[in-house]
Amino acid sequence: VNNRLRNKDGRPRQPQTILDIADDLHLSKTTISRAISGKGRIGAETRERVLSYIKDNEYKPNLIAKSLAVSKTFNIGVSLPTDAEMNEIPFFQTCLHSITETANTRGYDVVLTATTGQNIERLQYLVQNKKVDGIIITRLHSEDKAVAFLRGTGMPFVVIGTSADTTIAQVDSDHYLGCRELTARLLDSGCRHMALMAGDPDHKVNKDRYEGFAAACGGLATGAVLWKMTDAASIDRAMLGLMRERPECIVCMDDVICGMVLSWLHRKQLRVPTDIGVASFHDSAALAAHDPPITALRIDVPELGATAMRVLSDALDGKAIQPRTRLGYEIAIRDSSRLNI
Amino acid sequence: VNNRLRNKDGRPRQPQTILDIADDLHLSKTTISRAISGKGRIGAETRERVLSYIKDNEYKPNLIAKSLAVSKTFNIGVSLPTDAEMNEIPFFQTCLHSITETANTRGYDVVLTATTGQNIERLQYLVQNKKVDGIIITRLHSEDKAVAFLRGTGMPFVVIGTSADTTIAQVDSDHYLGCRELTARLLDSGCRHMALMAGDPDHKVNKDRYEGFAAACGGLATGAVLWKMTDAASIDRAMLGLMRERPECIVCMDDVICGMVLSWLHRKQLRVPTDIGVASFHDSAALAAHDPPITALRIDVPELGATAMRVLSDALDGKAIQPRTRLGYEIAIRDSSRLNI
DNA sequence: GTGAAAGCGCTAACAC
DNA sequence: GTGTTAGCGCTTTCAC
Repeated sequence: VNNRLRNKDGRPRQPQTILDIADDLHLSKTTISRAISGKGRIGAETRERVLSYIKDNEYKPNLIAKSLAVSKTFNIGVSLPTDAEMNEIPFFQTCLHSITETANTRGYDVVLTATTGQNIERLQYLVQNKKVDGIIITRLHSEDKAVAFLRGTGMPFVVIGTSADTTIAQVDSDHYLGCRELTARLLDSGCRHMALMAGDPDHKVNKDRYEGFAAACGGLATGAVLWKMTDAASIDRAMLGLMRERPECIVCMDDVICGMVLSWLHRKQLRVPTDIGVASFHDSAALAAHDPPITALRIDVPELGATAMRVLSDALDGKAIQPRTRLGYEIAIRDSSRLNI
Repeated sequence: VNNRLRNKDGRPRQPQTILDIADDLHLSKTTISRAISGKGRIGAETRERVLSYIKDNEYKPNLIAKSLAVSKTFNIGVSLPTDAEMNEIPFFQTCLHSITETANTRGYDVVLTATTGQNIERLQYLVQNKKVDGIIITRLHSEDKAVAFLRGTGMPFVVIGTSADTTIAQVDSDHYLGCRELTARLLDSGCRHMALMAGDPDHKVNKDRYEGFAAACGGLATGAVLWKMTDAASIDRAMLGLMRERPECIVCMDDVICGMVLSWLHRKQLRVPTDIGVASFHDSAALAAHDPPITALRIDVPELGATAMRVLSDALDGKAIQPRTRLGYEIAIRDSSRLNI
């Protein structure tokens, strides 16, 4: 019985380092390291001895030391927007959770970095001071500073979003196609005058959605597109003017905008879809549970996050990766856009 | 002009380590370290020279190396629930953001750990393998495994929630008082028969809310409290039976439940507050924007997160901390509970 | 005021 | 198959 493993009061003690184990087992640090990692030549029997010792004594390796030795942090940074309205969007939260889960199964932890507007200070800190092995960006701006920065660093990163530049690893649902198809189907179903309640044009995804909408509309009067409808006040202001043009259907760019539009219509005693049709380019539980249920474009958000993480992890493993992954979408035509019922 | 700072092609190069700087400036590593940290004796002039050199050459310290040397990771782990319904609750997202911001200003980064139910595997990993300096728990169970685990480790942690055990650092809004007061005010305003749509009784916060409600009600028939109303199906099932008892007001334990209850009432063509009053023990933007606006208990969620992080940071600095911090609440009586209008 | 050297806990040549 | 040794990049005694 070795005393290294007993405290002065006789209680068993956890070995703190591989050296403790080595001493106890009369082996060298190297052998312990090999037993743990499975790399390098080591006798099967020795290996078993070490492993069972580790199990019995609940040794846990110090990851910081390992990080320093192998120049790898086993952390990936996830950049999340923090603009006020973002907290109401379940998208980022859902995305974050699936990224985290996938990261964990691949041996990484997720370090958060909030990016307000285009302020990427903390992201730079994480990268420059080597706190992470890779980055996932969850929102893309038109001229994205984070992307421009990461480019210059050599740090692997993948964006959740669509960029024309296919040298940057990206995964996204095809917003352009999805929005074009949803819009086309609304047109087909007899919706002639459509209005688009759009978000911040500086966000790439909103531009993509707009392009899809515009493509389906053909020669649409641009007046029917209202940008920057990101808060209740803007929407209240815009809706009055908009209603004078008697649109048959209002398409909202995301579920938050849609919620606010529905609330406005409700206050004005306007009924959906009897008085006006409503659809959204992004679905959430609230929209489906609404009365009437809202027609919307569905995407598999958890899959989006998981895929981004898988691509990043593959890139970190030196595997060849597909630079652009397009995920599917699903169009859910629901009562809110059935004008003739 | 020293060649250490030029690549073969003559481009300037960033010094990678303090040794690079030391060599260039003909000083020792120690001196560079002291100039950066400000600790230890060092000449003011030398200090300036090093600092301006660092600025000019954009040297960034390797934090992993520092971590190993000082046995501090500058990371704090935040445990977030991942149960399906949680993604719809902005609470955790808002909380997380304010924790992250505060952490960053104090020199820490946030490492995420998802906790599904009471599965704390990854949390244990973070703690045992020394990837974090402290932990914040954002939800408390009645018999919380995370708390039980952390206790035994000596790792500093603070919970967002209320525990009777004041040896654990905790910050929370006073749910008991808030819910009692809101309930009392509803009773005062003439609401006689009340029903409580409650969440998972295993979550400490729900128990606290229940206690407050019950205290205000005095000898309330327990039949009017419906637990585990966490999904639309349960609510649909429960509401039919509940309505037969003709409650005058339905109090919901959180905004997700409230949303589902409102949706049910709407589908059944029941009007709020004409046919029935509604109130919620937790406020969110959606509830205030609802038509009619929903009476609710408001708490300052960002402040909650920020406080938790501040307490943890103080504890890590060895400062004496207040074991229990109670944040205020605000009662917003809105139209949804004005029965006589 | 400055520097040499040991050490944080691990990995990875390289020797035996 | 196992051990020796030299790092990873920083901090921190302890001399000078």
